[in-house]
Amino acid sequence: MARLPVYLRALTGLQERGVATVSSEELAAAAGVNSAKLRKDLSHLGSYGTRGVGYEVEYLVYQISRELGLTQDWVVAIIGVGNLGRALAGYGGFASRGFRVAGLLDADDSIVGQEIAGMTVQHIDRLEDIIAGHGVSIAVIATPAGAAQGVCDRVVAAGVTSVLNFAPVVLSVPDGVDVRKVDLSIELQILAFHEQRKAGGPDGPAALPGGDAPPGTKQYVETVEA
Amino acid sequence: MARLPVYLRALTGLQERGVATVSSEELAAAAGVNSAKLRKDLSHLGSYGTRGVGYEVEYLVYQISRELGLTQDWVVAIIGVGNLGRALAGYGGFASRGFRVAGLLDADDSIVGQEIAGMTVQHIDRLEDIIAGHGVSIAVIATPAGAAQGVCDRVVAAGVTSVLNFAPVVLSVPDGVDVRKVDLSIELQILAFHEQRKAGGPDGPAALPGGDAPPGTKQYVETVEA
DNA sequence: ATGTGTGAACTATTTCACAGCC
DNA sequence: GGCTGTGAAATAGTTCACACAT
Repeated sequence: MARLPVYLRALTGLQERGVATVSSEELAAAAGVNSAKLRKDLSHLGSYGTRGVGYEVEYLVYQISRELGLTQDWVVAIIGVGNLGRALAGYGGFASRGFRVAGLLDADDSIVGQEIAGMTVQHIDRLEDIIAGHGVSIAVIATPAGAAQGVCDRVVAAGVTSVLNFAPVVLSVPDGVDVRKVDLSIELQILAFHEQRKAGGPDGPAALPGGDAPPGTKQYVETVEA
Repeated sequence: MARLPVYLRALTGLQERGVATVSSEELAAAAGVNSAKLRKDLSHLGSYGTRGVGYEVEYLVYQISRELGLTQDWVVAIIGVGNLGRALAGYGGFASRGFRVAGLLDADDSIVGQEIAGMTVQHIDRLEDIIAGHGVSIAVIATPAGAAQGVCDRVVAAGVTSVLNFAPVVLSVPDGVDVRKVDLSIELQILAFHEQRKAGGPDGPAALPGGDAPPGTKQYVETVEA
């Protein structure tokens, strides 16, 4: 269930503040969901609460971590060491959740050899070696869009069955391989959509000179790509 | 609808390859959804297809862009110029979709004044000035977790009603303010969950030396094993 | 012929509301 | 008294299947 990581973070936050016990109501508020939904989600993992009392934070953290597979070590490789790859390499949330970065790879010779977040960037030619040698099970693709499918095919051929894709393309993979996509511009687009609605109609703030007029045959290509 | 940006990207991909017309079946395959769902989504925006033929790519691109509010200019500010903020500042997908970055802000004096992606990093003290002066309507928070809620409160007080949050915390905001959260570790956790399932049971590959034994105190060992 | 647009059937998810336990 | 766990009801979302336009 995709909400478990959210609950887990809310719980670790409570844990850090020394809270030993939470009710479904409190935890639901912290996680931003309805309390009945939270109880149903948690009851699906087992009966880990105490009626009249609530849930013991530490115990629940462990049970959710276990359900998510975070009590074991996952080896990841980051392919593409541009700005985003660098950010990911230094991202604390990976190590603290049991994700170990086994390699940073890039095709650019001016980047290969650089030291980033304590690791040396390797050439992409070593992709298959590194995947096999370190037992990588999750590949993080942070390459430009054009290179992503090729890299994806290679990591899948090398045995990786889970891919986290940051490149703005829809990757095609064989059955049995999971792909999750994080697209920064999609999130912004969804916000823009809601923002536009708030503005009270089709005309939002800061309208472009072109306005809403449906353009002639060719004109709107420029509007979109501007 | 949260799938429109995905369709839009699939369409622009087709457009670049010179495709003039698509059927719902083809576009659905490119976007990774069921064709009936795609037709229903598109029919919700209006009747933009031709029976027996399909959809005109260019026209549909324009209509979706319009629906999403991408035919107007959105002004964003990025707060927090660490690795992630830098990656966002240089992210091409923003500019190409009508998002204009009006400011990069950070609290760290060693970062303020640096030139990043053609912009000079400003001190966070200027937050309210920049929001008001440039008409910022979307704030992107890429600060450490501890600073995020404070920054969020400030941008909301300054009039921003849409926030894209990359910090690993659940932000609380007043009614009428939209928050979308991108959490890199959550996506990885979801992949790990599925990967664990694929491995055929509670024991996956590369189990930690400690195995499944819970950390800390003893009391729930029995419950887990029982 | 071909492929959209859409009512209808189906499935999944969310919420309600309360019995049962602490 | 208070809070979990969970059937039942309500709601949302998806897929089917086909009438109808081109």
